[in-house]
Amino acid sequence: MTQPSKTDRATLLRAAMELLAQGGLQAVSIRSVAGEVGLAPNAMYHYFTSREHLHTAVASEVAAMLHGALAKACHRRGPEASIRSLVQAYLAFARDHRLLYEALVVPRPASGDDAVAPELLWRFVVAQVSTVSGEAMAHQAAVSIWALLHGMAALQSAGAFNEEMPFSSLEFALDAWLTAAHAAAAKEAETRSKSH
Amino acid sequence: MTQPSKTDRATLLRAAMELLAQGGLQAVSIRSVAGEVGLAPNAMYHYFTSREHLHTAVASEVAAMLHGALAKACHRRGPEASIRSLVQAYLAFARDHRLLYEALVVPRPASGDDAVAPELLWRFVVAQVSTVSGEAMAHQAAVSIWALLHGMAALQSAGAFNEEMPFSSLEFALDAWLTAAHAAAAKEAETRSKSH
DNA sequence: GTCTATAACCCGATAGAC
DNA sequence: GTCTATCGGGTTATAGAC
Repeated sequence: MTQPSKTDRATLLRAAMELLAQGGLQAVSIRSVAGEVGLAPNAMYHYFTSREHLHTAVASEVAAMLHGALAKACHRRGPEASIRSLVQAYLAFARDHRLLYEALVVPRPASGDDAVAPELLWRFVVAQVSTVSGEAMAHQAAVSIWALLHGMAALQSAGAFNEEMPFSSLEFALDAWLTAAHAAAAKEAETRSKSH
Repeated sequence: MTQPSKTDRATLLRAAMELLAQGGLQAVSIRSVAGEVGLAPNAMYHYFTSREHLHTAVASEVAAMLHGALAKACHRRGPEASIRSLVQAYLAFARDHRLLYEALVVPRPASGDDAVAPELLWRFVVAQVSTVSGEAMAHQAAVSIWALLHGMAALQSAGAFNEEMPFSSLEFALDAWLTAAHAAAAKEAETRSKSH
């Protein structure tokens, strides 16, 4: 004899994403999401056990969005072109969806289904990086470029760049990274050929 | 016939820093700071015009602290040793004063006296970087290493590093940066010698 | 410059009825 | 699964007395 469902998790998540895009994670509250779909606040607890779980769920959504954007940017491109395109796509995402991006990078312990999207995103980045750096240093190189991108995104968001600065600084950093990645790949190839 | 001052701006700022260290920027409210020194909440408005100004003031304090830590790390060291030491000091500060560091990097428009400490900090970094990279690319190189450090600090704070990862990834990135910085300095020296 | 008091909001979470 | 009602907490900011 339960009442019919007025809504579902996907609908609530969509409403939460809308609020996130407009007002940041702070605007994503139990009450605001419920209000958005005309649901009583406490009925939210049927779909999310707490506000924190709600935030983790939206962050997972953002990870999937970013993953899609990066995958599209790398589609049918060679190793180095993929990296250059991925970098542009990453920073474009952080710029065009600033509040979504910030929600993604807030440290938050995830678990269950909400942990898979970030994990898939990370694996994708490592896979792309490894095509340039080789397998041996892929993890280090991926952490390195991820840190660089995150830092650049933060500076970009803080308005540290004027019209021309983003390109020249980013180029400096990216060239440095690519040089190191190529060197790692060359060293790995050399090591392998010796052992044969 | 005004009442005697129970407190002053410096005392309130110290109390605010204490609250920040314990509970993050979220814990630094008009009420909490006032309560800490036994002041009525609305008397706070005599020293800070709003909560946002209060936050900007504490962020400025943190910038001065970080500046001090970096300056100490670079003291009496050669160019490259200074950079290596600065990197370690930056990440140590972010790790050991996580909540203070987070308050520093939250994007926030500063103005007046509260803008000078961050500005001095930035100039110090650029000056240190320029001893390795030369003047011509100092800005690009400084933005680049700052982004890297900020990103690494975020990853460190998110617990992305296990026992050995921070060092190997950081070394990869730092070596890449140093190589590029040295190359920039060499190119600049070459250009200068040709013009003479 | 400080006080008390208060207006006018926000929030998470729970109890119990239907 | 949804509702109303409520508990208990937070916040910024203002008004007006002393």
